[in-house]
Amino acid sequence: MASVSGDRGVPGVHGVIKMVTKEQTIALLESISRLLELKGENPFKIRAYTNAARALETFSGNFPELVAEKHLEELEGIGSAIAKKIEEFVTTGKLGYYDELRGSFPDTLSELFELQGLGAKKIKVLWETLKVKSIADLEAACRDGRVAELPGFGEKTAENFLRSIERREKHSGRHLLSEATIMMEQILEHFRDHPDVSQIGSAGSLRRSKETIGDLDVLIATKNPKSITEYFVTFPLIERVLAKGETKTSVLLKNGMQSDLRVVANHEFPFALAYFTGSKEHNVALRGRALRNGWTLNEYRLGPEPSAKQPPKPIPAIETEADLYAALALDFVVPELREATGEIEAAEAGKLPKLVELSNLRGTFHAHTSSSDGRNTLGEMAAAARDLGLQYLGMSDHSKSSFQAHGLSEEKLLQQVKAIQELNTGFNGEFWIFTGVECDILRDGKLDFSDEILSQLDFVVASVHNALSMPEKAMTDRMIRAMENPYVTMLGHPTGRLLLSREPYKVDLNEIVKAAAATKTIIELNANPRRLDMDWRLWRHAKELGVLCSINPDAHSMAGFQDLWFGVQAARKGWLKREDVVNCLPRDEAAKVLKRKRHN
DNA sequence: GCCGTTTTCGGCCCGACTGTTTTCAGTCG
Repeated sequence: MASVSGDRGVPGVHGVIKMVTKEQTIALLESISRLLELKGENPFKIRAYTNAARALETFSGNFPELVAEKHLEELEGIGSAIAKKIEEFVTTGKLGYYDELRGSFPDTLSELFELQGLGAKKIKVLWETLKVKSIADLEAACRDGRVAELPGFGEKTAENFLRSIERREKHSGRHLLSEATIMMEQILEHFRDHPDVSQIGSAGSLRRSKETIGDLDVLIATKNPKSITEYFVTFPLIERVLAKGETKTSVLLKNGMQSDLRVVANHEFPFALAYFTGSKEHNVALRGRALRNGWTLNEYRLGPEPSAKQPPKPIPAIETEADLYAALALDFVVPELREATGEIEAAEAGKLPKLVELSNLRGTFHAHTSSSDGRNTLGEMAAAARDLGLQYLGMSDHSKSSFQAHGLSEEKLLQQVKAIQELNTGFNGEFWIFTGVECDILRDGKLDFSDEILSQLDFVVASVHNALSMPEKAMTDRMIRAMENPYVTMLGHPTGRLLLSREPYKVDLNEIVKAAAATKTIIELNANPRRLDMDWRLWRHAKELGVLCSINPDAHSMAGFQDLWFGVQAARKGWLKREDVVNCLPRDEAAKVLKRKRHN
């Protein structure tokens, strides 16, 4: 980003004090870290700023309160110096230190960091010698030969810059978890039955089930690295090979994803798997624990730390990742939780949650039929849910205001209710369809159907589908007003984000979560891999306030139920247990929860 | 700039690969 004080507005202009958000503060810290890199500052100081940004990112509480009550320093990674800078930024909308740093370099220079193979040192040289201050400048300088002539650069370097520019234009660099999962399955399939593979696994953010993925990390244990590497580059979906060494190979795939293969020996596999799964911050914490025992941990081994002043503790045999955690006196931490948000402390204390699993789901809510914008009929959708082993399904077609989705009129909705009642009698108690609707929350927070209509349904998902660009306060009030309706069972996709394509609407989720707790409204975790909304980072806080989650497929076809897996993974990243998820309940108990607001 | 079961000073992960060098700097994860 070129500038931190972007379109959200900087306080002090026209006498209007606008709130500085957490996101803006994170952007500020990241921007400072870049500028310090360009200046050639102490690398640990640079890292301190990115660490502080990370600390804020993983903080799910009330940011303005945290700053106002001067509790910033309680976050690990934020000390007195950075806390003071954040306070200045939040209270005045400006940071003198940052403005001073910015003065030395043009704002557009930071876009060069987005190019692969280009870091602070080279960017600095390009700027100081060739006055390259943007990607467009760099492209020109590469094409007319000026880059190749610089000492320490050369023809190939210039060529690689051009390729990076081309790649950035074509692809955003990140990909949906669902797309990454499918591609990884094909890579693993490529190696199936390969005689030299003794262990294989995917690592990285894909293994941690992050909502978007950068690179696909593949790890293979073998006695014959050469044969594995040679075979990897024959994978048919490779566009070109980016790097090929003895233990590491990087390729660009035809769909724009990058995949990195690491080859290790069999006994190194658990260490490499843990190492390449990350997150980086989680690894740093593991290393710290190893050091305290006089050990050093890397991607190949847990060994004695050479410079340890005391003789190290004996090192137990390690054959699996679980052995490694055990050696560090930790309960096994599943990959989904390895985000350095307190999982190490919990693992040490034996307090890791028993996370919800796909097999815990007894039913599901929020599905569409061909009556609105779905592809399959009511009967087909019910059959698909039943085939997955679910015991109930909550139907919720769109309401009338969602013209674009052929929302149902009152009349059509009540017809559907009747059809469902008939189907239910035919199931003989072996399956059950709950009647419902995905009801639009209108601009003013009123609902698209009257209470008289809504009261005839088993449940109501209330969602925002239009007027997405309202100011934050208005949007927040709008959604809270909807939740105050006793017939609104759950709030659908609370931010409306479409990952990698549409920003979330501006809404104060802290207030939404508070209101959900107060009104006993369930919040949806929309399992569609483009949404995964509400975000996993907010669930721990929500659950502490007593908010229930519903993992909803938002299925628009029979295949849509498959998305539940992504929803469960997101719930697991949010530390949710079976009892936090309403659709893990048996049908009768779920039915009671659906009605609980109406009896108040 | 942060942090502390050895520390208020002195650590802070480090190995792999590329390209330009001719022993290494820069970048990445």
